[in-house]
Amino acid sequence: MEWKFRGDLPIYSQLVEQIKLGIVSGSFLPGERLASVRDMAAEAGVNPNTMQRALQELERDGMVYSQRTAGRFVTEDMRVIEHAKKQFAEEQIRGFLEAMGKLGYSRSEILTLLEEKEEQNGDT
Amino acid sequence: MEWKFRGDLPIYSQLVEQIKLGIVSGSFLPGERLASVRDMAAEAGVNPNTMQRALQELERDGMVYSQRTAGRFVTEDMRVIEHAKKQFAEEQIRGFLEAMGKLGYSRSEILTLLEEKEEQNGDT
Amino acid sequence: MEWKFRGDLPIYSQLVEQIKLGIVSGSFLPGERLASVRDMAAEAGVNPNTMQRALQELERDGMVYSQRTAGRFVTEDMRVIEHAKKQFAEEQIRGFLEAMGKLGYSRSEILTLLEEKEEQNGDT
Amino acid sequence: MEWKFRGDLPIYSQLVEQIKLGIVSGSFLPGERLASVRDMAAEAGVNPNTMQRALQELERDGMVYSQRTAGRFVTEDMRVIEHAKKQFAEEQIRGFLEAMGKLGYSRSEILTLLEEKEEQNGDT
DNA sequence: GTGGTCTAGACCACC
DNA sequence: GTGGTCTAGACCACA
Repeated sequence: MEWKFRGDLPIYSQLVEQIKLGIVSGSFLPGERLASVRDMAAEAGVNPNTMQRALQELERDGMVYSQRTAGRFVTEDMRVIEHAKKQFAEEQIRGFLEAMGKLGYSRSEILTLLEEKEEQNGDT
Repeated sequence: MEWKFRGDLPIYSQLVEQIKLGIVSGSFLPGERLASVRDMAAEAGVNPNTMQRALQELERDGMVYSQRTAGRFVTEDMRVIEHAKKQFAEEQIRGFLEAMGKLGYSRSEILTLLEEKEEQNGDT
Repeated sequence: MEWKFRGDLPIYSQLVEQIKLGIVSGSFLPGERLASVRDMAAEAGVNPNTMQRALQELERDGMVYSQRTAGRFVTEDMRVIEHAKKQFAEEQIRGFLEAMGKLGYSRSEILTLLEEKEEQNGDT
Repeated sequence: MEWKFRGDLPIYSQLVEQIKLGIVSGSFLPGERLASVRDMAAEAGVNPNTMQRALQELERDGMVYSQRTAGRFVTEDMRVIEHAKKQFAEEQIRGFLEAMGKLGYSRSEILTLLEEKEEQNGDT
């Protein structure tokens, strides 16, 4: 995993975003055990407290859960994961449409451009 | 104009991007006179040399041209502007499709999501 | 290498010209490693930044390429070198014909003079 | 007339060269009266003494002559002018062949290139 | 050590 | 005043 931080947002919330993205995109599998806070903090190059706070946030959202002694695990509840995925998608779409709007493209032009791209690359 | 810089790219090339975006999105109109190098540098909070370098790159690309003593002007050649606009759009589309792909959405699902968004907001 | 500068052209572009000439005339061989920016700057008696700028221009033209930590190398692409060589030759010919024209020599007279010179020195 | 000086040669001899070139190329006609030393010096932006020395040199070469009160005149002796012209031509040819030689062109290749140029532009 | 970037401050020609 | 160039000196990532 690549850890990169921008300067305009608190580190801990960027950690939340990136780990959440890792979960919805399958880098972390449902039920998978996460490394220790200390190790994750070291890997990301942040203070353990910061990582701790990020993981608590994720726990609050139900993305991960901790078992007293065994460690921390990715949720197995696919509804939670799907919901987060939709949130990410919404955000992507919103940002994309806004940027294209700034460039002066209408919604229908955008769809046309995407369908052209479609034909070039085929479907998944 | 909002000047913000990320840490992962040279400032001068971020300046190039942002000014170019300003031109293609109509914040700077074709033929419009830009502020002086020194003023733009001060506004962006960078060294005049750095702004100068960015503007020279833009000049190489034909996005702006300079007149010895009168100042610097946005190109009037709409083909250049249109070309840059298309490049920006391409990049947006590429990034968007890549991100959505990572989230596990197929091309047809993406189109469906966009069309739903469409119905909510109407067309331009 | 002899570094000499005229006052009617920016030093960095004279550096570009001279290094390019060195490459096309074989003083720098294809693939050869150049001295470091700092060393070349010291040898030419210019500021490292000025030499840096010249080398960057040469890089844009594909005459040299840089490897992050290993240094800068002359291109191995003979087509690029040949092209630059032809440009130099064109420029020489243009300037020569123009000067001779100013002196009042017709094209055929010029050829005659060159052929006379030929007979004196033989061919290469 | 454009007066430009390089830093590697005494001004007065550059003046000699440029005026001589003006004569052989017809900018100054045979028998034409030259402006006063003072005026020529002012126009060229040099010290009158420097211009004076240049004109004396030209007088020595027979390119100009002075009449006590009437001023200084370009020679009417076409042999002198022709001789200077040939000297200029020789110098041009020498420099041209040397430069092309450095680029790796043989004498016959040079002639070929010139004849190609010929066909493009026609003869004088 | 290498290339690359950035800042600070100066000077120039042009009008 | 404008753009353009040059110098000096600093810092960074990379390996």
